[in-house]
Amino acid sequence: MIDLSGSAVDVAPELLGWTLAGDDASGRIVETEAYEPDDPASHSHRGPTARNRAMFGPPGHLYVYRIYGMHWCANVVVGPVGRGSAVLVRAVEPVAGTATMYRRRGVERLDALGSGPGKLCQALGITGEHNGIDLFDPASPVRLVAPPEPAAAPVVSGPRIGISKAVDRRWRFGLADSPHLSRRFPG
DNA sequence: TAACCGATTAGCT
DNA sequence: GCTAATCGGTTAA
Repeated sequence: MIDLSGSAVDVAPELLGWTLAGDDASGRIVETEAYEPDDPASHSHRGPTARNRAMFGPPGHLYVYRIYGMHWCANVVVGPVGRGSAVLVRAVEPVAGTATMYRRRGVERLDALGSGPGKLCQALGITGEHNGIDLFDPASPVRLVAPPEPAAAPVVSGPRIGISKAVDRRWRFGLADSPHLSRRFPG
């Protein structure tokens, strides 16, 4: 069982291979990013606000926020309650309910279903109404499921995407061989 | 109360 | 590679 009480930087690579499951579609996590409270790029950096309050809640819960006025992004809250650490799920590989994912996304390419934080939320039907839910409660509409075995695939890391602060921290992690990454890893 | 701007995506050059 | 779309939370005054 994964230890969600660790730091986001430690947990982010460990979440690779886990399944993010909605009620009618699910995907295997192939890319994540870590966000810490002492991190200028993190929403939790300036303390709790109306938007980020889920980040300061219990680990294993979902933090969903709207970005650029049109997309949703999903995070797994980690660390001790009140710390403000979270792992952004940046890409998933479709596992089940692909027909539903194609319909929600309105695209025809398999690798366009979950290859980005906004894309995977749309494909899995994750929205702001799911903010704060328990990802380990079987009754939740969005859940986190452990892989049968630890991922054997090689993990790569690199700078996080789309941020303007703390750009030097290599807190983006991904399964090197996955065709479902949001972008290629440099190097 | 107003202005700013982003953990993005899609479409076009 | 470049930029429009789009809007509420956050910040500054």
